[in-house]
Amino acid sequence: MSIADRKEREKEQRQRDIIDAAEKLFFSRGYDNVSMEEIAEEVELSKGTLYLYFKDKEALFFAIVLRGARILNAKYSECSRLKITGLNKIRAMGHGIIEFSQGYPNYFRMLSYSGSERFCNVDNDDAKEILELTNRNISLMREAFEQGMKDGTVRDDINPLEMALYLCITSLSIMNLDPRWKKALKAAEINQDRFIEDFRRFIGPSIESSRKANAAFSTSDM
Amino acid sequence: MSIADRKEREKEQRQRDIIDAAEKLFFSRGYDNVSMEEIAEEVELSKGTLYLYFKDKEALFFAIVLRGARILNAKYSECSRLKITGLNKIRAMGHGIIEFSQGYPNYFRMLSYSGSERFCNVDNDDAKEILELTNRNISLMREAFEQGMKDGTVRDDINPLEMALYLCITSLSIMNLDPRWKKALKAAEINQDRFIEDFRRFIGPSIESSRKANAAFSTSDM
DNA sequence: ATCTCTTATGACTACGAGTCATTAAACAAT
DNA sequence: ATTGTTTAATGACTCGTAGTCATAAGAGAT
Repeated sequence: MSIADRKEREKEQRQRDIIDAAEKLFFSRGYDNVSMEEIAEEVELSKGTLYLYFKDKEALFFAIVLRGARILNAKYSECSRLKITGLNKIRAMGHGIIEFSQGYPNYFRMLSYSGSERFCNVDNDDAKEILELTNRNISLMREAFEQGMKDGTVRDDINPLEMALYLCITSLSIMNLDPRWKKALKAAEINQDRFIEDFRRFIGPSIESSRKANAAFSTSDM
Repeated sequence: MSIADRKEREKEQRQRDIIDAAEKLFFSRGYDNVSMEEIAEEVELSKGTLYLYFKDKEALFFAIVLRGARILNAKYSECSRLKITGLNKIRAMGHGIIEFSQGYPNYFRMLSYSGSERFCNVDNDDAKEILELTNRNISLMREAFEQGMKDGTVRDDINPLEMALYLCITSLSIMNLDPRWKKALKAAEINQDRFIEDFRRFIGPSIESSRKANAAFSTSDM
């Protein structure tokens, strides 16, 4: 029994070693510019061996993305457990995404890339788990919106799930700018961290409760 | 002279024919699932000939994306010339993006894809023109924000260029959802057109002027 | 009729993903 | 220890595709 256990552990370690090697190379040179042969060299195995552990290159990629997705989900869960108002939970989650994108920029980039057209056909276990984690994040944010609606800190005229989606999607797109927008920012001499900070100030009024003060200037038909 | 002219015209026509063929195939099956050989067959030329007209597959891709970028820019320009308030220009531009994404979904998709990590290394004349058009769109929207600040229809506590970027980036990301978000929408039984419409209602308060009514509930430290 | 210059061709190279028959190594049984 | 069996690893192989290039075809000039 112990031998089978050890073999199991060794197998998992090999798998981790392969992911580590691939991660190192993908992070530094990008998924499309790294060959399986190079990953094999990095981890000191033959190319064929990689395929004993991963169905194909995409599966290896998604194993890495999954690591990132787990980190992000852990942050969201943390925020959701705080004993604060709904609005503040949402703020905390926003801060969480920023921390993630700055603390793990490569995971963040790959998480975004994994959602691009390039990978729209993939269907493996890790991709399913990533989807699952994504859905859980949305739910956590939806719950924060629902709480905020109850405690009066968040506007209550839009479906909380929709708001959660808006906030997730827009936040991610602001933090993972494509090269064209980055160039535009640079040309305008706007620092990227500053840009992200200002976004919180920009998006605030779309979230916060201000119906009463705002009633005279109804925005419902924008 | 006339002969050289005719040859020039023929050459341009060939180029268009090739772009047409590639477009047809890319639209229906995606850039990564179409080979140069197939494009050559579609346009009834040999593969080698394609390379007389386009440096590589990416250059051909960007020629298609450029078509889309020009259409979108035309829409923005149109909106910018309207004689209406700044806020309404911004609304018109928002509507313009929606029209573009619904009227030319394939150009829209490819325009988004061209900004992904997949193509971050490309550097050809068409890519430069696309960048140029993108910058012009941002400027048009910035001008609308500036006008709106002057005429009092738009909030004036954030840099207009930044606001233009926020609105462009977030709008595009909402309209070109990656598969994971699409699944989440479907699971929640939210229609995608509805989702886009509601976004306008969601984002409104972040744009519209409501400082006076809102002063008691300052949002500046979100 | 011949020459020249442009355009087109398809066989060819290079490269990378993924496969598979073979080998090596670990473990089990005697 | 010896032999057999199962599992893990290998690298040579196939296959598909991007991109090249020597060669051919053809249009226009002389």
